[in-house]
Amino acid sequence: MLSEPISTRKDRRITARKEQILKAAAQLFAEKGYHRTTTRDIAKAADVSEGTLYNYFESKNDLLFGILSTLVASQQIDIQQDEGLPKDARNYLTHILDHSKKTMMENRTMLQSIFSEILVNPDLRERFYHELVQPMYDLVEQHLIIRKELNQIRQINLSLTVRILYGMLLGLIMLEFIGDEKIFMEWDQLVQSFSTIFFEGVNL
Amino acid sequence: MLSEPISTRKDRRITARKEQILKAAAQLFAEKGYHRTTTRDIAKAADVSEGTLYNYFESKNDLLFGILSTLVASQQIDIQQDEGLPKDARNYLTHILDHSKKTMMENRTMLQSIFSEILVNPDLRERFYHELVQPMYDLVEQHLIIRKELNQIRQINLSLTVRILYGMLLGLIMLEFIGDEKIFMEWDQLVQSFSTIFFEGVNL
Amino acid sequence: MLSEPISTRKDRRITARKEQILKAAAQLFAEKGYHRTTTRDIAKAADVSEGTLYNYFESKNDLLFGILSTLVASQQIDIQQDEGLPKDARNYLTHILDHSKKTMMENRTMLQSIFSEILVNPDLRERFYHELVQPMYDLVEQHLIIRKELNQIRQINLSLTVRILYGMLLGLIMLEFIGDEKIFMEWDQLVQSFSTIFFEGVNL
Amino acid sequence: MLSEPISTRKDRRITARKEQILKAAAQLFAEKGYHRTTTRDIAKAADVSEGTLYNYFESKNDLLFGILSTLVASQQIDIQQDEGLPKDARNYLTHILDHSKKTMMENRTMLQSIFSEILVNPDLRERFYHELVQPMYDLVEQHLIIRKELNQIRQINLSLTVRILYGMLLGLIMLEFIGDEKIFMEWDQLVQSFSTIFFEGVNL
DNA sequence: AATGAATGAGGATTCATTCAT
DNA sequence: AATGAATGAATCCTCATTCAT
Repeated sequence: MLSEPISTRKDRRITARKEQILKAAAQLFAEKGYHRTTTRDIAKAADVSEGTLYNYFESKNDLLFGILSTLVASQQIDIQQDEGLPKDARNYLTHILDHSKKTMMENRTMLQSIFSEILVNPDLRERFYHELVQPMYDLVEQHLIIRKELNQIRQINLSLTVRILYGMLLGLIMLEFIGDEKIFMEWDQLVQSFSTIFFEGVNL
Repeated sequence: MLSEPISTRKDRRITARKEQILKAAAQLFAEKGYHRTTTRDIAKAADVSEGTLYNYFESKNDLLFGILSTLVASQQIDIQQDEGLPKDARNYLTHILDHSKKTMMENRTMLQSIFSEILVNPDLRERFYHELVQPMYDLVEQHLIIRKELNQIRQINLSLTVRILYGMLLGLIMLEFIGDEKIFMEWDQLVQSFSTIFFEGVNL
Repeated sequence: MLSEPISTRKDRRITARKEQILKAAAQLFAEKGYHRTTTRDIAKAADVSEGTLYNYFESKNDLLFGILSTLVASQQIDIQQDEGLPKDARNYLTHILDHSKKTMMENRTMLQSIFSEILVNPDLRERFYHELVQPMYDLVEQHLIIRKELNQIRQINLSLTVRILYGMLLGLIMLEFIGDEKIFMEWDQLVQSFSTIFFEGVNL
Repeated sequence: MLSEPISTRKDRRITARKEQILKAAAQLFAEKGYHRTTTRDIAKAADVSEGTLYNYFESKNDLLFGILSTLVASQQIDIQQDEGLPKDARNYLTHILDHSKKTMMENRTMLQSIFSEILVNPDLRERFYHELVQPMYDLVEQHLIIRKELNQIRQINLSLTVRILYGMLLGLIMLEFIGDEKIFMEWDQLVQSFSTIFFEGVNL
C-alpha cells in the first residue's frame, strides 16, 4: 500500500491551497477592506500568482463567500458540539458568551472581513443572515424554551430575547472592532455584569 | 433693510448645496456602499455636475466625513435636549431606546453609509468612536451614576453596563440592517422585554 | 450673431472626435486585426487617452460597429446618388465596378478592419449583411430588372446573377487583400475583360 | 513478421492525434474565431490535456498552420486527380465549380477558421496565397490556355479571367459564410446561370 | 460658481505556455 | 507520453480628480 487514493491527496492539496488563499484574503480584507484590497495583494500575501487565485476561486467576490463558508462550517461544528452543556442557566450563559468570544477572536480577521462588506453586498448579507444568524437564533431559542419549561425563567417573548442576546454580542464585537479596547480587556467582568443583569436585573 | 448681509445668504446657499449633495451621497452609500458608488452617481443624484462636487467637498472621502459630521451634529442636539427626562429609571430607559430608534430611522441612510466604511477606514472609525460613541457612553454613564447614587440600581460596573446597553442597541440595528425585519416591526414589545430583563432579570 | 447654437458646435466637436478615434481604430484593425489591437494602441494613435475612448464609445467592440456605420452611411450616399447613370448597360457595369473599386480603396482600412472580424462576430456579421450587402443586392437587382424589361439581357435568374456579380467583386477585393497585386494594378483591363465575358460570353 | 516497424505505428498514432486536435481546433476557430478560442477549449474538445497540445504543436498559432496544411494537402490531391476531365468546356466549368463547392463544404470549418485570421496574420496570408491560391490560378490558367489554343474561347486576358473565376467562387463562399443561404440552396441553378453568362454572355 | 470632457493610474480577469509529476 | 496546476504578462475598462471654458 504505497499511497492513499490519489483523489484524497489531491483533495487535500486543493483544500490546503484554498485555505492558504482564504487566510491571506481574510487578513487583508480585515485590514484594508474588501475594495481596497487588490487581487495582487492577495496573491502576494498567499505567496501564489494572481492566476492561481483564479484556479481556486471564480472571482474576488467568491473569496468573500469562501470566507463566509469557513465561518459557517466553524459555527456548525460549534452547534453540533453543543451537548452536555452546563445545566445551570447562568453557567450556560457564561459559557456561551465566553465560547463565542473565543471563537470570534480566533476567526477575528474572517469576521471583520465579512462585516466590512455585509451591509453593501446583498448576496453576502443574505447568506450571512440565513447561514450564520438564523441557526444561532434557533439554537439559543431552543435553550430558552427548555429553561422556560423548567420554570427557570420568567414569561417573556423568547424570540425577541434571543435577538437581544445576539444583538448585544454582535454590538459588543462591533464596538471592539471600532476601537473600544475595554470590551475584550475586561471581558470576564463584562460577562459577570451582564449575567447579573440578565438574570437578576439592575433593580435592587 | 432690504436684504441680510450677503455673506449670510451665500452661506445659506452653500450649506443648502452641501446638504443636497450629502443627502444624495448618503442615499447611494447606504444602497450600494461607498466603493460601489461613483462620483458620477452622486453628481447625478444631487443634480449637479461632477465638477461641482469638488467645489463643496475636497474628495469623495470628504463626503463620508461630511455625513458623519451631520450625524454628530444631530446627536449633539439630542444630548443637549436631554434635560427634564423621566425621573423614573424604567421610563427613562424606554424613552431613550425609543428616541434612539426614531433618530436612527430618520438618519438611517446616513448611519448605514457610515457603517459600510467604518471598519475599513481608520480615520472615519476614529472620528466615529470619539465623536459619536464616547459622548453617548459618557451621557449614559452620567445617568447611571445618578441612578446608582439614588440607590435605584444595584452595584455593578457602570462603564461596562454602558457598553452592554449601547452594544445591544448597535447590534440590534446591525441585525435590522442585515435583514431581520422583526426587530423594528416588534420594537415596542422588544423594548418592554428588554426593560423587564434589564431591571428585573429573567429569573423568576 | 456671435455664435451658432451651442448644440451644433458641440455636436460637431463630438462628431470630429468620434471620427478621429474611428479612423485610428480602423487603421490599426486593418493592420493588425481587431484582437491584436489594444485600446491603448488606439488611444495612442488617436492622440487621446484611453479613458477618452470610453467617453465616445461604449466598448472596443462598439468601435467596430462605429466603423461599420460609417461604411453604411457612405454606401447609402452612393446609392442615393445612383440616378442618371449611363443608359447603356455595358457602360453602367463599367461605371459601377469602377466606382465600387474607388470607394473601396477610399475606405480600404475600414473595410479590411470589418472583414477581419466579420466571420467570427455574429452581431457584426448580421449588421453587415443586412445593412451593406442586402441593400446592394436590391439596388443591382432593380437595375437588372429594368434591363430585362428593356430586353437588353437574356432570360436568367436575376437574384442569382446579382450574387454572382457582387460575389465576384467581393472575392476580387479579398484576393487583393490577401496579396494579389495584379487585381488593382490591372483593374481597367480586368473590368474590360469581365464586361466582355458578362455581356458576350467567352464563346467565340 | 508479427508487426510492422514500430516507427510506422508510432507515426500513425501521432498523425491520428494531430488530426484529432486539428479537427477540434478548426471546429472551434470556425465557430468563435481564432482569438476567442482558448487552448483550454481546444484541449477539452479534442479530449486531451492542454499540455498534450504542446506535445504535438509548437503553439496555438501553429494549429492554424496545421489546418492550412491539411487544406493544402487536400487541394493537391484534387489537382493531381484533375486528369481525364470533360473535354467540353462548359461541362468542365460546371464540374469544377461543383467539385469546388463540394470540397469546400467538406472542409468548411477548416476554411472558415483560416479565413477568420487570414487578413490579420501575414504569415498565414502569404502561405495561403502561395500554397492554395496560386496553384489553383496556375491550374485553371493551364486549362484556359488549352481551350484558347483549341479556339474554344475568345481572345481575352487569361490571367485576369482566372482571377475573375476564382474571385467569384471565393466571394460566393464568403457571402454564404456571412449568411446568404440562397447561394448553397440554389447552387445548381447558380452554376447554370453562371455557365450561361460565362460562355454566352447576358446579351441577347 | 458651474460644467463635463479629458485624464491615466489602477484593477480584476484571462490565457498561452511551461514544467514537475 | 500525458497531465493540469502554476504562471504573470497583457488587456479592457472604470473612476476620482482636474481644469479650460
